[in-house]
Amino acid sequence: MRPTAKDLAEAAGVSLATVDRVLNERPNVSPKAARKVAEAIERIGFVRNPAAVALARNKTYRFRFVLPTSGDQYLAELLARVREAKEALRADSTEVGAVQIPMSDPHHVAKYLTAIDHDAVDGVAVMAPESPQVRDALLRLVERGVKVVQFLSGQERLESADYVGIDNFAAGATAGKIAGRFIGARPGKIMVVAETMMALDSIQRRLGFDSIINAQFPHLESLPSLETYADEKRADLIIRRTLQHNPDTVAVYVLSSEARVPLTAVWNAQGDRPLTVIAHEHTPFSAQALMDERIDAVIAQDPGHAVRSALRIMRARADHRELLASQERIRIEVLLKENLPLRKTAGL
Amino acid sequence: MRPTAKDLAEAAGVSLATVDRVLNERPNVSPKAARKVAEAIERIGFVRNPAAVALARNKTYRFRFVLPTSGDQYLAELLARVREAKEALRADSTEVGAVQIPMSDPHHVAKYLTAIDHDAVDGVAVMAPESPQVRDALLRLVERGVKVVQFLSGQERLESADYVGIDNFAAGATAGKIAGRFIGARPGKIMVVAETMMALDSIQRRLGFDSIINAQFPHLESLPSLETYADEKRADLIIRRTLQHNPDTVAVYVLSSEARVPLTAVWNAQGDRPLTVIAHEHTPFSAQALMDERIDAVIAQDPGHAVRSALRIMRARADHRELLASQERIRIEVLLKENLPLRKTAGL
DNA sequence: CTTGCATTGAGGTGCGCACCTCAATATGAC
DNA sequence: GTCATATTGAGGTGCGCACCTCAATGCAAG
Repeated sequence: MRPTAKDLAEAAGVSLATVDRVLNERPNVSPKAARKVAEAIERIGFVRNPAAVALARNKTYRFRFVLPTSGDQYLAELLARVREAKEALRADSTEVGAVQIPMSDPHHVAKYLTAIDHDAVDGVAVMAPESPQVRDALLRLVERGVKVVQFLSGQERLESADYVGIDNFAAGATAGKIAGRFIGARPGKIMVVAETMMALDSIQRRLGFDSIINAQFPHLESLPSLETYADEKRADLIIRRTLQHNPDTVAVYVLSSEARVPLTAVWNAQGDRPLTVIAHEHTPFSAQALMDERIDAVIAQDPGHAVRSALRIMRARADHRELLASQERIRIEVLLKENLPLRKTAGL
Repeated sequence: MRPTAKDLAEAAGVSLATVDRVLNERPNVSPKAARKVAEAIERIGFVRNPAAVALARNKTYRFRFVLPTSGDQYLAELLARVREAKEALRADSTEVGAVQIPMSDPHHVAKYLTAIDHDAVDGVAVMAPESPQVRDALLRLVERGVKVVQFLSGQERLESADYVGIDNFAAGATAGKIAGRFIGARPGKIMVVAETMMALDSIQRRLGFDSIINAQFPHLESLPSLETYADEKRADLIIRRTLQHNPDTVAVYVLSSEARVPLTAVWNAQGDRPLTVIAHEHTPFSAQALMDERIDAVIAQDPGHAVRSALRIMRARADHRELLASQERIRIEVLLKENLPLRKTAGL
């Protein structure tokens, strides 16, 4: 039989009360007693029964995702995955919520984060652009005991928070490698489009992309980044103009997670010139375009995995538990028409 | 507060005992009572507290991985991930074991599976080649109430068991697409190497690979499969001969999960001819070769994910629970030098 | 009507732990 | 030595459920 706390007390030569004090880090424990218990834990291989702990604590965990209001299909996908997790975790006394707030004004974001009550929320996963205000607000949240996850966002990594998401430099490099090798020997220019280059992740992807193109594909030249500001008209205009000015364009790389607007503009202005197209994120749009062979490859990070990982991390932190690092690493996926995961509605 | 079984009994207008009978599918419940409880569950949103269930049942789950004895680095990686999961699940009253048995004789495998005691093991994840004997043994296991997972193996899928692993046709197709596009316009031949073509997964990968090469890259020709039988000398010989006979070879595709032997042979015989190289599975060997740019791309399925998924599935089946299908789908990963996950030894 | 069986309810026990109180003892400062 | 404080032990309660027993009721066949 698996040893219980009672067995542990016996093995350590102390009372159950002292074992409880040690296990739950309560005050008034002598170093000697603590040592005796720690030694006995090792010796008899005691492991707390998480089910019993959960039942006895009878605590409800409350985690919240803070996401942007704007956004197109990828954000919708993310919200769907949050809802899915919310449903799945209902049984585990875990309340999962999501709020969307405008990210344009850092002060507003910071204000929202600051208003979060430490004993109304156990953990927050924040997807917000880098800014000193947000950064400070996150640090203060951590100090108040709220577990913070920097979620899929190009923020400078905080020491005291966890990060869930990919390495955007590597993602850009991967896009660069795929682009370079798919284009082949044909020399020419690569059009790079982003919603905005104000975001740290866009910058990192661009740097990664250029590092590969410059080092390994000298016959290719990546053009200055075009910024659409998520505006269809503007996208149409600048993309059309860029294609006109650069008739030797051989590829398009869309940095942002929403590729619908820029790529629609590209296809409108493309004429019959063959283009290798690389985009980010698996959305209904990008999936369909892969199937239609209008996008050649998609660099993606699985939003479902990201959501679950953020929740696992917040839960583990709340319980002062360790977690399996390898499970929490978000992979940089390369999606082609051939390995596109089909979304099934039916069960397993 | 979250409703408990007591609340449910009240809402349904029955006793706790009847609620218990319904929830645990015990006999002697009238259809009327069952209906009343089911209705009340919906109405008050009752969800069983899994922690309380686990504690009250106080059951230990025993799951076993049945793996081949032979195998090189990928198998070692798989075993390491099983050990990791074993350690992680120790807290959850779940005993994870792994056994390695020779897979060459189907009768022996079947005999081993048949000998598995239904009340010594709750679930088995089997990685074994397709054979009628094994197939029958698995079916009998299912009938005896043991949950069965067909694990990373090219078996015909059983209706009554779960499958964990990738679609090997799609994996081959992905390899074909990457190969074709990486090679570019240069016409030539592709050498295809496998440990054996007796395995269903090798056949499926080959079919997927050829389907893409034939349809989309008519200037390329994939050569008949070479079988190494995991024999270094034999591999060296047949690969050297094939390269001599086909000086216009432009690429190598290694179908099997162990690429070390065939690729070492290729590199010995390659001379200075440039080859695009595609292999399967992320191993220390393939990772190093990617870094050294001696392999261009690796098609992989994450063994850690596969192990965890198999365990989640067996656990859910044992509890008659539903599970999140999207989490259990194993992705066909495309690994390049640029998006290679670095294995960190430190925690998160 | 009686017999037999199916159904239901009441109640108890235990799973392993967290959390609490109160009394008893140890340890230190003075 | 005395006092204050730190440490320890004993014991109880409850978390939500599974599983068990036993008595009570219902219902149908004969």
